[in-house]
Amino acid sequence: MGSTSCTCEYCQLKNIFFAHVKSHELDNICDLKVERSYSKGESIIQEGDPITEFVYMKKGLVKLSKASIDGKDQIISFSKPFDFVSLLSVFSSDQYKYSVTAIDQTTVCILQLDVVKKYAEENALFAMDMMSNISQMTDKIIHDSLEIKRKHLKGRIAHVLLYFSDYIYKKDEFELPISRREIAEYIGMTTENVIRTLSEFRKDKIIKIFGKDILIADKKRLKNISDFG
Amino acid sequence: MGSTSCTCEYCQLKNIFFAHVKSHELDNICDLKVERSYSKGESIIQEGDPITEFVYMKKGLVKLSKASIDGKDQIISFSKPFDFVSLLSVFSSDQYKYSVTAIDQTTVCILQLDVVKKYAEENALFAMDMMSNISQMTDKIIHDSLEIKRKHLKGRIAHVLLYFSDYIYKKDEFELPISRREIAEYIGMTTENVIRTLSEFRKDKIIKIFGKDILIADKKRLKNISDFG
DNA sequence: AACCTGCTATGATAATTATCAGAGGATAAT
DNA sequence: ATTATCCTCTGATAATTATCATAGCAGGTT
Repeated sequence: MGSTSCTCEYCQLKNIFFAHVKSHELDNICDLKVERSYSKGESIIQEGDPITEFVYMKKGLVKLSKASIDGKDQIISFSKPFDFVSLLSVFSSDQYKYSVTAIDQTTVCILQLDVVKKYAEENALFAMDMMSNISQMTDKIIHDSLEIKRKHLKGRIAHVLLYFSDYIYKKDEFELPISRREIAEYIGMTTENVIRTLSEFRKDKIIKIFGKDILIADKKRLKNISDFG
Repeated sequence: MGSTSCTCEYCQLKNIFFAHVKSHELDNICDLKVERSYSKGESIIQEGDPITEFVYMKKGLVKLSKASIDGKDQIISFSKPFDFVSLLSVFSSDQYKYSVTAIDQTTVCILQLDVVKKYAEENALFAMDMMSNISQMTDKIIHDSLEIKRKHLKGRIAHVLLYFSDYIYKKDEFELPISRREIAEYIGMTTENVIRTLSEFRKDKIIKIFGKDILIADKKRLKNISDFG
């Protein structure tokens, strides 16, 4: 049973998300799934879109954002592989409350929402897995949001740099996937002040900057600024 | 079947949360549930507590808060009846990541977590109901957090006043359930500036203040400040 | 080439917000 | 009754952050 062309059984996500879906059900899911790729800057989900699909990330990096009443964008968070970018709205609304945009070459897998809901209704362990995923995702968003809120501009910039260094790239040298303006949209400050603070860090030899390439030279100090600055 | 002393079948929460739990199961749940009352200021859940119980609100008002690294408290959100104050951490961690404190006379119902998890595992529709609840709760937290982040101090104070007026009390005159310091902890400003801004609103005849009693005199203007201030 | 547009950058200045200091009132504790 | 603590309130000043203006540079377009 099941088509031999299904590659889901080799997908890394299988054991994380589909741990409690039976093998023959997985074949079924596999036949129904669609894989899509997006290059940097492309829109994956638009705020207000009806939620008819269930989207999860296989590869790449995206931002979740929301337009505010005055037309400006606010970035809610970033998602990397194994995150389920639909989850935030999918069980509370019939349309997306935020947009999802690729900020790096990104591959997602897509299932029809009614298929996923049917599985969840029939398979409580699968539903529990989803709950755990939602919960972890929102825990992170709320935690980061509180951290950013209590910090001054310098601490916020330090926080963002450490976020990409420690959480996303796990390297001290990386290419910033977002512009200074987007950093500003994430931490709630002006673009000019983001640029200025990065320049200060450079002058203080805490980081090195070559355009979008960042090298963290003094992580201890950056951590200190993030915690108490 | 089921004890006649069970009052759950008359509980308002029944249809919201237990819509998909069968009647005889409800009797079982009823026998296992414990009801507890807290007066204003009393701690219901302490950050770091192991999660062994599942708590939902029957009556009253609570705040969810978190201690930051520098010892100060940050308020995450407020919860009123029909909110499930455990939900935020319960499926992603084995200990609470935040504290819950009564800010008004509050009654909660408590079930052992393993009982709830067992029901969720056996009854996917019940699990789906919980997912929907988690989702709605976090949607609100994230939405409010973004709103607050993009506003200046005056807009933030206006936001809080409208929050209590429109969402919690549904009246233009109400008693603030929290201190100025707690407002500050919620919107990320200093206590002095919260007091100062409230005084300004009073001088501008937007609100009337008698200690903790607030009367919104010019809602239109307050709304305008909240949206664009 | 000439023209946009968006991103990065810096300085000067204005606006916002925090900090520090002091004071009165209410409430609880001894 | 007195002390202590917490909350509210105001003013003065310092620090932080936003706004405005300007400019160089890269990429895309006509």
